[in-house]
Amino acid sequence: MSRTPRDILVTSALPYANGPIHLGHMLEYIQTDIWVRYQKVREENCTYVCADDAHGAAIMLKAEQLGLTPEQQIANVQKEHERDFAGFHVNFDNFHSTHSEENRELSNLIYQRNKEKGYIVDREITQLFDPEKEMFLADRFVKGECPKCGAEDQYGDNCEVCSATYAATELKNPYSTVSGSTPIEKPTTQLFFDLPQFQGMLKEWTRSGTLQEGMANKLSEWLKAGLQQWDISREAPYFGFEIPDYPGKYFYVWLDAPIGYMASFKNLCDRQDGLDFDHYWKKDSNAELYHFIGKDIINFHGLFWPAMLTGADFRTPTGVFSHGFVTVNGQKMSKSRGTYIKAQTYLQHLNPEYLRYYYGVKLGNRIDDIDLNLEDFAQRVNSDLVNKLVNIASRCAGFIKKKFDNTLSENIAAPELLKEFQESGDVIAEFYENREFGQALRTIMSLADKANQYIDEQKPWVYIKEEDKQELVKDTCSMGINLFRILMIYMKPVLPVMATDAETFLNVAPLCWNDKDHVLTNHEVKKFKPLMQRVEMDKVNAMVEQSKAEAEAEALLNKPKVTLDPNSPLALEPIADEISFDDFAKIDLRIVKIVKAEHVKKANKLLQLTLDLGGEERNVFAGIKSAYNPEDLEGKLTVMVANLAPRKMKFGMSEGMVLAAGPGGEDIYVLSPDSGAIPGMRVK
RNA sequence: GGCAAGGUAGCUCAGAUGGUUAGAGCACAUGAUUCAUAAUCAUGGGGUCGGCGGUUCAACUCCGCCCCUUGCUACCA
Repeated sequence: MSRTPRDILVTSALPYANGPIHLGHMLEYIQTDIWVRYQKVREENCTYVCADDAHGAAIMLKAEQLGLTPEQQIANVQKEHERDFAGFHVNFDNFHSTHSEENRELSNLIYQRNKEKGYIVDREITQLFDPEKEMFLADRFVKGECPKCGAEDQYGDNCEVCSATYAATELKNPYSTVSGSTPIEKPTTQLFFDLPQFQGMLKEWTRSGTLQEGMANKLSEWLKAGLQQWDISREAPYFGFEIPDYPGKYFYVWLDAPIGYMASFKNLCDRQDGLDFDHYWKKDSNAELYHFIGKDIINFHGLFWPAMLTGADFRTPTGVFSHGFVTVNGQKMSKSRGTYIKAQTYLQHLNPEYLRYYYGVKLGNRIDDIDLNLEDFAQRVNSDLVNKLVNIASRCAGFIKKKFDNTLSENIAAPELLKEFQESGDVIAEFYENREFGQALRTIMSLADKANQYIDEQKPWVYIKEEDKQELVKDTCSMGINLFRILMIYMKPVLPVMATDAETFLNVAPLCWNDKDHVLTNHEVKKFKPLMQRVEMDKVNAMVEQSKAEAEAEALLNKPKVTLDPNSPLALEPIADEISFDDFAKIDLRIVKIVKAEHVKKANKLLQLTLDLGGEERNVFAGIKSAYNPEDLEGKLTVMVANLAPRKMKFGMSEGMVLAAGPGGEDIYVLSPDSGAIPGMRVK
């Protein structure tokens, strides 16, 4: 059967060269790698490229913090990233960097072409500027009080407390997170990519059927709201590419990041015969181009990127596939819980193919988040891979070796079953192609169940004891091993190492998809060795513990940056253990009016207060005698804990407590609400 | 706040363009079996399909409202 293989170029999003790869990142690389390996085992002409995303203010600042040049920093990180990906058997055809000559040239080219067509405009805007550090500050590097609700320590783009969105210049009492100084507003000329000109093109492209429905929906939010011009320049100092005709200005990292896909591919083309850059990227290319991304960067890949490409006369992607985020045990990855697990930490404890299988079995083609439930992970992997799949070979191999000289029968004992295994290849292939890995793997496992059932029915362990049934046993076990072989072909995209080991056992050349239609008859196999060990929960727990320890060490390292005065209140009394909102909500704080305050006979520290809750009065003793005269308190508003259990004291019953701060003595400060509050109001 | 996605068995998830007793895997229970890395096979228990209301002969599926989780909200990448 002769057919022309498809030319496919695949990318994963570029990891940021700022920190280590963790299991959340790995979802995407494993997903992409499975798909790419599937294409390759199908004998398509598939190329997988990636790169480190090496630019941006964050990397510049990180390098500075570590006492390195940005170039050293990104070189170090790239080494780590490549090591981690290799550890998980992610098989890039090329892994490059956005800080490369190829990327500089392509970024300039795309910029120039867009500029020539009038898609680049410049405009003066006002931005916050750090006078100490002498740099413009991205929203992320400015904090202050929310202009809407007044919450402190909010980033310059939105408030995490009231979720208001605003411009960084609207923050009250802003400060630079880089130097701590107060930013000033400064006008600057910025370059913008005129995205609104692509409104029509994008509207059509996003609904052209190549995007997931969820993605198209998300993108339509922006399209409906109307596209805005996109700021693509940054002022020095910035680690990136200087814009050719605007000295001192740099391309925003998100301009050159996706171009990094092209640059990495270009870099590969320059070294590899038969790979033609233009064939893949020219305007009407019939090669396929796919980007795998996370749902957080849908706008960059679904709006800016196709528009930029179109403006520069390149082709647009055939498909952009977004996945969700990883949660661990149902919750966001957490450093303190030890579920923020670095790739490297995982690899020190567990086999990467466990995770490849588990992610695979959880992955569909939608944008849903994926939960890595560690208990389920261990059970699922053990049950499916070891107990079911490997077991088929394991239970047959012994007979073949001991009794039949490691040679498979020339007969096909169960042609119907064999046919079912072979014909299932089409539906499994379709699942893989559509990135329904979970369905593909479930289909494969149900075949594994059938293989085990078949062996059970044939009872080789019974017939091996009967002189005249020896051939039957040989046929049964040979059949079992052939069924196992087909399943391993189907598993190969997910479990490349186990597949290789299985090929060694089977004594065959590397398998590809169509080998499913052949059967090993009269064929000598090698000695069977266990192909996979069970996941041990002890190791999983050790991995979590190590992650916890790493996070604590890291937190300790970061601590000295905030040098606390040893006599400061925070140093004397560190912040207490975290509580949940529910815990907090149990405390009923109320505004009260102090209607009466008087000394208590024989009490050294106490004042007796009569508090009006707006209809109800309470008698409360407060240890504030050393700091307040009773007459000064009368008429004041303060805050009390209204649902505190009453306590019998020497001088009477205290029905709550008022709130005050300070070490004691004369330094006691009773809280008072802003004007406008009235007794009885709940404080929350 | 706005928008989006999700809330189905102990766990992880399918499914449902409205229609007989709602599915799978794992976990659990019982039985069989002992070739296999204490693996396998058979059988079974278990869900008022987030809540309330509506449309309908009929809703887990459609509509409305509400609750919860997660994400995005365009200069962090």
